[in-house]
Amino acid sequence: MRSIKVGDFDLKSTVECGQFFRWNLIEGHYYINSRDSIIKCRQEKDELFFEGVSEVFVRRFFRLDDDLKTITRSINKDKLIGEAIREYYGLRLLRQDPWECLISYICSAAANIPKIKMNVDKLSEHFGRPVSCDCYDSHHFPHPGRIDDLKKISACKVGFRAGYIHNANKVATENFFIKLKSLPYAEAKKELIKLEGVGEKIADCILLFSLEHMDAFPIDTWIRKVMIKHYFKGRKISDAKIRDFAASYFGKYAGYAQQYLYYYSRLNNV
DNA sequence: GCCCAGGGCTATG
DNA sequence: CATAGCCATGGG
Repeated sequence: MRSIKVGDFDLKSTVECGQFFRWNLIEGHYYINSRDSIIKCRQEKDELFFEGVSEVFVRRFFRLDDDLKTITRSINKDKLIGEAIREYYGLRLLRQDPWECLISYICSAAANIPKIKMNVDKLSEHFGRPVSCDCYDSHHFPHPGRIDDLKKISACKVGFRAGYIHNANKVATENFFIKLKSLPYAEAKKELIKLEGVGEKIADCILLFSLEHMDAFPIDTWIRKVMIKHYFKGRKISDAKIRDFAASYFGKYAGYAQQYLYYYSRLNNV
């Protein structure tokens, strides 16, 4: 197993904070599926051990190119976010595959994390190639265009999202993503929302977790609750106002703030 | 703005 | 153990 020195990085919170679904912790190692890759890895202090992929892949996937000191300093505006950063310092956004991210977050609509994980695993089992790493057997995530059988999609227990996935599989080609990557935030978001099953929240997740838009601020029920309670004195307020506030308050790394607040509020009941 | 979608989760019987 | 009610997001 190879290793690299990593500063300002915490593998556990990065993997487990809820941004990503295809991972398993087995005997102290994380097995992480992303598209056609499996990363087996573990962290000891400032050393990250890994195998299955190149060092370049590891650095890209875990966003080790982000200057986390600068980012956290820029979003550390108050006691609440300060505590979240202190508690989970080293949590980084992941650089996910946009196609896999899109399908995963279509599954996330009105669901919970265990269910989303089950859906994405089943889609991989039904449409992706089998692959093994040590004793860990899994399936690659199917390529765009391959999730093409509505009955089989339904067998993955995705419920009313089956049609959305089937449709996304037709529309979201590799070229679709090449074009998306060239667009600024607002335009990319508009294109994503044209897809059935993709509203503002899911579009923001895809933009933040796979398309480099670190100012995206996805608002789900947990974030809404914590934002209203701590920044709006408990008053009811629209998601648009919360987004505007987050953009001006946290700045261009608002998405990082969102992830710290999300994980912190879910685990600490704030 | 209200209801519905399908299935996993949680509390209760 | 079985069952009912809850959850969370987008579409109509």
